[in-house]
Amino acid sequence: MLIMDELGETVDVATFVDETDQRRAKLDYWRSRGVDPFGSRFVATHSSADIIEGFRDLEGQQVSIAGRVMAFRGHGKASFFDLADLAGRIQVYAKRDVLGEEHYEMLGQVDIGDIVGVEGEVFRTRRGEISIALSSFRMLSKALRSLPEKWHGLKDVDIRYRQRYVDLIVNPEVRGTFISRTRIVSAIRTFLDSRGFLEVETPSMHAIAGGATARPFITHHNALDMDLYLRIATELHLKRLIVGGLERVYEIGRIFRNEGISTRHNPEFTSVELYQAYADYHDMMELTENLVAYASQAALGTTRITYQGSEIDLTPPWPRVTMAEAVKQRTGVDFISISDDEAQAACSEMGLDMPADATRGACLSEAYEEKVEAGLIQPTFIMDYPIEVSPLAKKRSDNPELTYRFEAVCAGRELANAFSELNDPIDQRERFLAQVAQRERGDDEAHMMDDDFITALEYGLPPTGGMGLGVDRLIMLLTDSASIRDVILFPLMRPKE
RNA sequence: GGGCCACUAGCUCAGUCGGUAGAGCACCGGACUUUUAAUCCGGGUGUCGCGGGUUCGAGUCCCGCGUGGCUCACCA
Repeated sequence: MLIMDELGETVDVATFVDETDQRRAKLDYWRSRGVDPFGSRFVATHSSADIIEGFRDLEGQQVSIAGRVMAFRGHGKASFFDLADLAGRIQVYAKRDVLGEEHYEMLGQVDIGDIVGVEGEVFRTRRGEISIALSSFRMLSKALRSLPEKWHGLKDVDIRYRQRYVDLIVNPEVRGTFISRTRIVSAIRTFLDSRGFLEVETPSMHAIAGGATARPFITHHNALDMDLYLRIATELHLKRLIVGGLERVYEIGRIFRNEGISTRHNPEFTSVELYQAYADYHDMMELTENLVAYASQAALGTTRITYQGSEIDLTPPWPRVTMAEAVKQRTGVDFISISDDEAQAACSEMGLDMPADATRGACLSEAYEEKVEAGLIQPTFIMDYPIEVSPLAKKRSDNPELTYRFEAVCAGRELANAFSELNDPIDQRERFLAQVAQRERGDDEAHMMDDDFITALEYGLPPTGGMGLGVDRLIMLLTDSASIRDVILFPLMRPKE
């Protein structure tokens, strides 16, 4: 192909060996024909799916549609190309007789990856494919880089995560996952809104990082000359709002934890936390199983799913079992009825090293996490967590070593964590003090003292049920994604170079 | 942070025992008016992740580094 360069010299595009240079040279081709290769507004009358689904009514009608050219099949005086838009793909058929010599030649200069707007008549080809018989087209944006291969797509996970835009162009299942993500988050909102919850926003920058056991990110505010923590949970602010009388609140928010990265951990992730005044953890179980089932129905149309080869039935109600029972069933050890020393011995027999001062509650929790959790494939509520690992949950009235706390477990992992909230400010202060003592012993993930939160409790927190759920992990479950990075559009990556 | 693995053309991948860098798609040129992974003919476009070393000679062997994946530890 011959083009004119900036100096008015005629240059053969073929002299540019690099494809990006060839495509850059084509900018001059389009400009020389009075076409802006980075065009402007285009009004589409239909999407690809509109045309395919509405073919019966649209056959023979004129339509216009915009999208990215994903394949081009030239046949001399006629050619076919595939146009992709958000809804899918549609084939376009072009004939030189119809377009005219000049425009047909220009069409031949369209590359795979270019964004064009087309106008034409809906018809079905001899082979049965619903197509558009092109009457005119406009270059809307010239692609200077070539797309990954049409058949194998983009596989290199490094590029897929760093250049998600390319991943989204060429891997339709990736688009599907993120569309599901949006539907799931939207379903969570609809479900909670319909139950009278108010969606609220609380600060992401905290003077005290509380509400969870985790190492926070630290940042600095210049004008106030103070360090701040990025939040590790939304819990303590949301409970302040229950004190304030909002009664039912939730927040879908970004959480930041300065910890390891893995297939299940991204430094920033999304949680939904909700609090319901006058409710308890039994209400939270009912709410959790129905919320998850609702989200599954919204995204997949079913509550029976497959996750990484396992058939999982999310249909409520889910089994409820206490942690002590679950551990006893699996290991034969009844941690409730033995001494701290016996519990440590039992752990060490299971191959778990516990510190010499470990209580039976701490041992129970460890035995559960190491020996039981990974084996729980079907959704299950594990109830009554030991008080040592539950500094914000209300004590059981019949056993002060346990709390009204549960975790929902599915596919061997925690999906949600909930409790009857501790609303006794005196007890809460003692629990914080115990955490602060742990902190001073070097546990930098132990909770910090939050005096204002205690003050809030002193004004009176109604009996409240609260629940937190890892939104990314729910999405992983519902989209059958093995890695959290597959459900986060732009997962954290170390900068290249 | 530890262990294992990967990195070759824009993309997907070959590359034997250490001996001139390969294919398909994409791209360029040509043929082709209902194809659809279109087909046919011609063209290989490269800092073999980076830096050292061994060797007459390194994509290949050795050392270091980088990025990523999986996994263990920590966690949600």
